[in-house]
Amino acid sequence: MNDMTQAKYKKRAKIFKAMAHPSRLLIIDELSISGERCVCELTDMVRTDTSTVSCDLAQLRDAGLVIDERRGSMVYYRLGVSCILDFFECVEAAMISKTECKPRLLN
Amino acid sequence: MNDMTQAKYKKRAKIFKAMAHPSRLLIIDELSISGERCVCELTDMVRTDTSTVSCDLAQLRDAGLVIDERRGSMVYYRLGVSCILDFFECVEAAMISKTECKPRLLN
DNA sequence: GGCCTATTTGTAAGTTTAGCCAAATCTGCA
DNA sequence: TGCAGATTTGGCTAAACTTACAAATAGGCC
Repeated sequence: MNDMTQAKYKKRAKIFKAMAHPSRLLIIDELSISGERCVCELTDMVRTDTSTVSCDLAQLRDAGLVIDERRGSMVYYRLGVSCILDFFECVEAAMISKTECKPRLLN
Repeated sequence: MNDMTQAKYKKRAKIFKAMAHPSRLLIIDELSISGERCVCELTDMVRTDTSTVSCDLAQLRDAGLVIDERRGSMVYYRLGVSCILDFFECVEAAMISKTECKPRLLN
């Protein structure tokens, strides 16, 4: 694995690491449904400290997954990558089919 | 966020956590290209300890992303979810378009 | 300017993960 | 059975992540 390849995978890993947390996945889901939300709205939803949500959003932003926009005193976030939900659906479908297949193996 | 929702997001997070590492992303890429590989082949590729690769593969397996099959003394791994690569391409495309858009914002 | 609200950043403690080595399993073969 | 190669598991230390509190920053309003 050369340096360029290494850098490529590190960048990808950053994206996945950003998504690898229940709270941040909830945020992604919510943004995909409602279009955009401010930090305070997301804080109510995740039920944790504002600063924690802010950090989670910063992590998603650094990974390029969400876009922030300040309007007045509030900062609104929205999804930057549209394909996230398709991927969720695909993975979930694969997991369902996997669990459905398991009993067959017992025959 | 109720318990059922919490469980759903924890499960999703496990999948992303499994992918959130350069070595494991390289493994996924390699399996998507070559179809299947044994642990020793992947060890040569990742350039790390066999036990580390074995742990990485176990993590991918627990997340439902790869399938293992023992043939003789060797264990072969292959992808269990087909949509991973589509997702990579989509995310990468989004990141490229994002960086291309940035100069426009400077006008 | 001064105050209030919304958000971000810094810090610190607790938890989790990565990486490597050694030991244990498992398979094929003599 | 006993040996050799392939893979997995357990244990350990260093690094990274999570989380909440406190402090700092930014915008709106008087």
